[in-house]
Amino acid sequence: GFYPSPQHNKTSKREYDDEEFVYKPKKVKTEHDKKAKKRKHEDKLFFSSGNYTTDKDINSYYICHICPFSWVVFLLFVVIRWEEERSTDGSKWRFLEHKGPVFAPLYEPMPDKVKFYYDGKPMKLSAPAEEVATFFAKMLDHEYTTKDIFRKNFFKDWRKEMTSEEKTKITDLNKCNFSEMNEYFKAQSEARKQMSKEEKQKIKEENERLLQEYGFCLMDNHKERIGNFRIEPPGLFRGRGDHPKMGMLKRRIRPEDIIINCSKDSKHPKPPPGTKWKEVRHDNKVTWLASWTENIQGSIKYIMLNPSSRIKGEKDWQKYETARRLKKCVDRIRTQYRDDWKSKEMRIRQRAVALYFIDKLALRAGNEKEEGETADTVGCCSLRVEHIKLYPKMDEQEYVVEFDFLGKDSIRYYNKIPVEKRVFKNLQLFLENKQPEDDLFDRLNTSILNKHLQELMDGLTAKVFRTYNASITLQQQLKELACPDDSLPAKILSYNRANRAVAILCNHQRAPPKTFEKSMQNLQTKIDEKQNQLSAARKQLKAAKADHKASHDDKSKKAVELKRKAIQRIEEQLMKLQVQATDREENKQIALGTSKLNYLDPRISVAWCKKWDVPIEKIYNKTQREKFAWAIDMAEKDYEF
DNA sequence: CCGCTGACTTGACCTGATGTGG
DNA sequence: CCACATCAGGTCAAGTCAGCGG
Repeated sequence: GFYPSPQHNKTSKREYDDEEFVYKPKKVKTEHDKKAKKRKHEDKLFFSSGNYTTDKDINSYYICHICPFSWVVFLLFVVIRWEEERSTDGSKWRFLEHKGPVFAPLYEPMPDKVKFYYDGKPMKLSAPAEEVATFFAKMLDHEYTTKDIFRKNFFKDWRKEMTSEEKTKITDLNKCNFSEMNEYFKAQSEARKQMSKEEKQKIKEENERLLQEYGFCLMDNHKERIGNFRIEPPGLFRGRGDHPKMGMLKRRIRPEDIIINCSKDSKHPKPPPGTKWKEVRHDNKVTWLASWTENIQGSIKYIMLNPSSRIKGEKDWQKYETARRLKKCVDRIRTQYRDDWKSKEMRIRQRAVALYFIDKLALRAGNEKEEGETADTVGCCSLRVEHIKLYPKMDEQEYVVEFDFLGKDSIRYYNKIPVEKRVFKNLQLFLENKQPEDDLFDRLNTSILNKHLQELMDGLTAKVFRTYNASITLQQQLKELACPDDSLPAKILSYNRANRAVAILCNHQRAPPKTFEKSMQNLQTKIDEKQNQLSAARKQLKAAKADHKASHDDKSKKAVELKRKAIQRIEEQLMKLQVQATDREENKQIALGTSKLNYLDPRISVAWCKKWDVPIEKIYNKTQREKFAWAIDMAEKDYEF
């Protein structure tokens, strides 16, 4: 039959390899690579030699403009040499100097009057046990602490911190009473809010000092902002969704856990007195400044630069260039995967249908995950039979597929879409003889898919489709929604709507704000008031007109004009409110931030602002403008993604 | 291949700061 | 000026993807 039984998997996979080899001779690939490399290189030059500036860059920017010719030549020379170096050996920087991370504040024991009770009796805990207890006490109001797994994991890890006496005594979490501790912390945070202006100012200044000292590094002659210079404090692990490790103790990170990365010829960061770094290395093939291994999943955490930094900006820019290259060949790729739906090989059909979903629905790739280590979530390649339902007919539509699964961060993806008949028939085939918990695409994984994509276009991976489809959707929507005569608020509403279309495509959700209903009501009240105001003003105008008709004097004429203006103003205010209400209502469960920050080519937005005369501040706040400085500098009003 | 690890991007949520209207 | 709502920024979990060694 067409569908090979599982034991044939191996043979089939080997066939796949042989065939790929024939399909894509090495020689062709090298040619292709060379061209791509050249293009990449040219683009990079444009990026670096363009008016790309940040605050730190401002000197060279100005000098460049005062004496354009010599500086352009000089900078080009430096840039070319450096680009040459970077493109050949993959190094990310030449010089890197920083002060190392800031550690979490040490534990301050509870005041004696704040008691912990076990089985109704007060009990003084040893410092280590008490510290862990406070982590739990702080979360008492959170739903987490009612969950069985959370409590079980917490208790297990807590016991590890106890003295043997405590261990024998404390055997049941249900008999533990943390409420005094909890109240103490609440009072503390209340007190913090009640602090005087001066005290608050003092804290602010101290934070600023810390930022100035540790928040920046020197990378290749630029002072760059560090993204996260503070080490994560100890606490209880909060996974998302049904995480099997929720409640486990995230241990305190010490200097001995930290690997420092900086250049050899830099002033190395000093560990706190009496401590040592785990290691100091000089690896310029990576961008991080410090790293440590986290104890819950055993994964590595990093200290890296802020999005406004050259190294992040360049990477971001590169990402959008890859997506633009996809734009040029997406038709070809679509034709091919549609063709592949008819393939006589199962693995190719599965690959083609999966790619169709990724393209059409902007699904994530879906790597396999270790079972029991994380929440059970899926992406495209890891979809299981239980996640889709097929309806040959639904309402008016034919061949409807219903998706219902938990994606990244355990956010539910629910969608019903009509698909082409061929896709539908293929899906029926993939489902044959399978159990609900079996993989839908049993002959496919992200590695196979990405290898295939790599052959279709240099640098193409599954996530590029998300970037491409997000950006192209924004561009199209902006074109459709734009109306030159619109007022500024209306233009911004159009922009937000375009942004929203993307957020919906990418399934970027948020919990509706807690005060949503109320704030909506407030807004409605305001609108009603404005409307009353408006009708009152209209009546007044009518009266003024009548007055003018009767007297025909200058004074009454002026009064009419005044009333007209008043109405106009009120109308504007009303419109603004209505726009605001629409925007907010439509935005109830949708988060715009993620797509704005990660998926939309900022040059589209910048160009749109220039074209319609919208101040960039209306679209991007300060942080965002810093992150997208390169795009703000680069894009003109006719920019096409 | 194949699983594992490292590096880096993407993501929702939380909190303190700030703006706004009464 | 205060109460409240909103927002920016920070936090850190959870993805993607490449490369490596067996």
